[in-house]
Amino acid sequence: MAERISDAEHAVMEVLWDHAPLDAQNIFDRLSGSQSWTLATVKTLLSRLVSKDALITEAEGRKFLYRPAIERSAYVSGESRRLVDRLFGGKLSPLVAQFAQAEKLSAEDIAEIEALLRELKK
Amino acid sequence: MAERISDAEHAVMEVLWDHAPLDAQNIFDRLSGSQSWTLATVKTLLSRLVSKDALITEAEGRKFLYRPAIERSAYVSGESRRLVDRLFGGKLSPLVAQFAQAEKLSAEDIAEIEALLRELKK
DNA sequence: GGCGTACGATTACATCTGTAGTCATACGGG
DNA sequence: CCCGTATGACTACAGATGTAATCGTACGCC
Repeated sequence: MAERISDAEHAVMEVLWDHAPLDAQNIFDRLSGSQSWTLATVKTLLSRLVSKDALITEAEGRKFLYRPAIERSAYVSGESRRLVDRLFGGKLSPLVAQFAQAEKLSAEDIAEIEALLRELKK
Repeated sequence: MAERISDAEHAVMEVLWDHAPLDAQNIFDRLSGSQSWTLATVKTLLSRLVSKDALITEAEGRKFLYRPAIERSAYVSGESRRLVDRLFGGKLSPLVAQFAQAEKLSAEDIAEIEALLRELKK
């Protein structure tokens, strides 16, 4: 339960969150734009994700279709919280401050976030 | 050049960002509140950090004083960017949205961020 | 019906990480 | 001057990770 997902495994998850279920070959194809893994590598990652209970399989003929067993939002939420806890004492505003200072938020970025917050206060 | 710092190593860095330079024993003492590592473990982490060029040493008698070789802000900035790139397409606002939705930002949080943004627009 | 082939399963292996024990040695106390 | 001891260096080792080759096998084509 909730084993940690590594970076490489995460790339596989993204493919499946984007479109599932898919078989291994298909996942491999969709990854080949961004990664230069062999099919064997992708299969290893798939197995590991299955044993971590991050993916579930269903048989389709003699192959498997893979499907996420956890929501992307849950993963994203966990990872975000980890970072914010580790680096910003659990508070979001210092992160925003950090970005503001180091990354030069664009006017649109600022507007978007303000709109979000306005929405929240209602 | 910018080797990646592991979680355990990061805990050591935090101590030194908080107060440097310190010798190994001192770092160990300061960590013993949060971690239950032995002195040996801390020393291993220190060595690894030195070989990753994340710490520099200066001899003090027959021991070393350790001091960060990279700024906390640089580290924090790199890690934040990594996360935002990996999970939010490089944009900050979806992260804020994620927190808003999953974490129930408090009124103060919202006010703080708004203040920040107001400041930025000037 | 035998054979190549497409699959998942198994095995491989170097590196990194977490966690620690042991070794060599220089220093300070007696 | 010798010895315990503190200290960094070196060694250890299991598990995770990145990356992949190989194995056993069931299927479909000839």
